[in-house]
Amino acid sequence: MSESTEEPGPHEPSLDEQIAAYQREFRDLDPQVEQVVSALGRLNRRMNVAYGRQVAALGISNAEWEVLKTLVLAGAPYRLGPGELAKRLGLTPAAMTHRVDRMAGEGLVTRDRDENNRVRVIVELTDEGRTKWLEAMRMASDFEEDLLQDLSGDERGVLGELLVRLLRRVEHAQPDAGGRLTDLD
Amino acid sequence: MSESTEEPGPHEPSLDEQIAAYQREFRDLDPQVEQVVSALGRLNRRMNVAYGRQVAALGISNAEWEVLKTLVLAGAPYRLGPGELAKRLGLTPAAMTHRVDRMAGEGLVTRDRDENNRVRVIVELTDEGRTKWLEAMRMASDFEEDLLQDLSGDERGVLGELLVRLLRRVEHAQPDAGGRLTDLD
DNA sequence: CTCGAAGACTTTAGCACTAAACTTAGAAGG
DNA sequence: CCTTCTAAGTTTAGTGCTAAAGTCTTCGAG
Repeated sequence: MSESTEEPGPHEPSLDEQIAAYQREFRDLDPQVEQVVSALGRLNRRMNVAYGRQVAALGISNAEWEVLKTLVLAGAPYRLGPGELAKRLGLTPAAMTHRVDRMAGEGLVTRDRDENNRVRVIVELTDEGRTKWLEAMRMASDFEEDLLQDLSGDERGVLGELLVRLLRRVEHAQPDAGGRLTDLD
Repeated sequence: MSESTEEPGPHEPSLDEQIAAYQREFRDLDPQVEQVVSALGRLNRRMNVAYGRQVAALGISNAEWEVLKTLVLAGAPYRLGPGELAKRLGLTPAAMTHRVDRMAGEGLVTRDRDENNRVRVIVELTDEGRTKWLEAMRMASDFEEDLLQDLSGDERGVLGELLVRLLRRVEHAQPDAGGRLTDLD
């Protein structure tokens, strides 16, 4: 199989190759915009893989870690209903029913009926769940520190500020005349 | 339901509230790092929702759009094997078998055995698939332009450059002595 | 007081994914 | 040749998700 006519085998394009390829196929593309957007996408995919590996070492899935984070964010006493959890994580309530089942079985949370309103259910973080969250948080924060290692303090500040401005644009998209960012939620 | 003892109902924390909450629960957190990382995460989630709605208007799913993009990136004649597609999209080959089935049924791609090596399968973009890609690309690029609207040209450049540096760190993570970024792939 | 309606979950059916076993074509060696 | 090995896809079993229907509590109107 050493023929010279053999295909060399395709290779995964680098970011620069990707932008160049899109420009060949689609003339109207602004390379500066594309660089920002493509880098964001790639970065996030890599980071999610990395987070997944880290929390797997603690015996929990990325999905479970998201629930732990959401409960901690709610603040003491670390309680939320399944519906609220589902809304914040972008899932259907049905999916959350099963996720909470699993996590309750693993002792990460408890699930109880609200005595004041028996239609509601309260999902509450256990001490074990809180400990898992803390361990995951330590690993994540070490990883994130590594990720930003090459950036100076000023650069980190600038990056954070620019990202926050993009986020504001996407989170408070108001109905401007011809705006296309009006229907994100 | 107008009792003053009634819970006001929890609300989704803003980015600043989120960082403040994490700092209360985890003293070692660097707020500058957390701002960058959390903004990245939120931004990407919002963007994926937005992309999903846009391509849905064209009658394709986000998953199918990813395949179209990957084939276009490969360049003319827009061919790749299912295994290669799976690798680039971070899926198992099994998942790609079914995805290609669907897309071939919809006329977006063709699937044929390679005559030179009958173990291989060639997935090739159809004209209809290429047209769908172009329509999706136009919508995406309008959206992305809107997203970056508030940033000046210089700011876009700075942002792109900083993101590329993060990406480099995560993509070419080499085995440094105590580095934790060594096992990403 | 009773009925109807709404809200908050749960259940069911179906789809997309992963992991692992299986199939088949080409490559390598005796 | 004929066997074995490897590579590329497909198939199977099981998991987690969505959409839609179902259940149960609470609220409001007659």
